Amino acid sequence: MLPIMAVDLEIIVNDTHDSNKQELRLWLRLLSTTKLISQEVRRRLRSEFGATLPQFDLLAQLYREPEGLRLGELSKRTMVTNGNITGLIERLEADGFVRRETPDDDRRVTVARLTDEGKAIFSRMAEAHESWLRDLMADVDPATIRTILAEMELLKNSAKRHLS
Amino acid sequence: MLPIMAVDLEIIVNDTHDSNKQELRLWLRLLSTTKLISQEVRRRLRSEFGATLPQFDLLAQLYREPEGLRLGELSKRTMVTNGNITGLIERLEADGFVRRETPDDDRRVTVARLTDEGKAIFSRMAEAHESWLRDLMADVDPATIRTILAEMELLKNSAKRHLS
DNA sequence: TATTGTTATACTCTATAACTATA
DNA sequence: TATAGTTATAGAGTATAACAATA
Repeated sequence: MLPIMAVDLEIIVNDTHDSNKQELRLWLRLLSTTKLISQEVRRRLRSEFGATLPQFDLLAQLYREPEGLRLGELSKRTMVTNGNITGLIERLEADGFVRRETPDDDRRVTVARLTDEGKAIFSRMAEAHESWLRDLMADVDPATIRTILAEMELLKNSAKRHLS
Repeated sequence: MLPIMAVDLEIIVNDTHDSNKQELRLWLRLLSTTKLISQEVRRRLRSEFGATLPQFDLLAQLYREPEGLRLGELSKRTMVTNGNITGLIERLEADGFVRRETPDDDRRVTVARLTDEGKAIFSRMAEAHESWLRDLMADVDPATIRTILAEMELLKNSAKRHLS
């Protein structure tokens, strides 16, 4: 059973009403919202496709690159370390969704690409995924969704800059 | 090394320019933003405090409940299953941050509460946490942060309702 | 019988570092 | 020497289900 009555972690910092801790509050709300949704999405990915979220993420990157991607590039895009990409790819390869190849011009490189089966599966996964999210966000009007979308980009870019 | 040049998963669904897949796009952006920030936060929690994010979350819940919380309640608030709460608490108890007690009026129940050491540690963790987030969100103006905060609540409530 | 936690299990993810092959 | 991946390792998180103690 999913414990969906979760109380917000953010309330701790909400106690001081004059707080200038908006950043922390936003982060905690972001975290709990994402956790709430991602538990549901992961549960459905697993039960309907036997897949995990990192696997979905990786497949999605490959789906839009018919020529495939080097593992190093995949690592950057999925924010998964090089060493762990190997394990992820191996599981997906064992399932028959991904194939690895080494180009002749540089034998150090490994390029991963989707198999036909991988493309077919991912296509179904993406479609299901989309309908789950439409459902979960049904009470938020489209204009607000677009607004948050734009604002999240600002936030993400700020975080990126302050990591570098 | 952290791969911070992550490209958005969302671009897949951005290909169809007339898309009505705003919900999925928002979800993917939410996910990648949260992942970006949480990798950094987890890294610092670990290096500076030897703690994980789920541990931080659990400690935070206890911090605001001087009388402690039943494990079942902790499970709901942290969105961690009962069985896994046991393991989390055991690690925190071994560190000396948490104590478990069984009330006499109902011997089935276990109440967890922070030790004095746990309170002291969490207080430092929360303060550091706050400054990390202030830093990461430095480029987003306070008004926008408050706006997103409010909008995230709408989103979270929508998700909650459509899970029940 | 229902509730509260615990135990057991299996798998995946995460982070770090050492290592191999190739350039 | 530098780069691209792989291997190894250790520790946690996650989900499920069976189980024990108590009500």
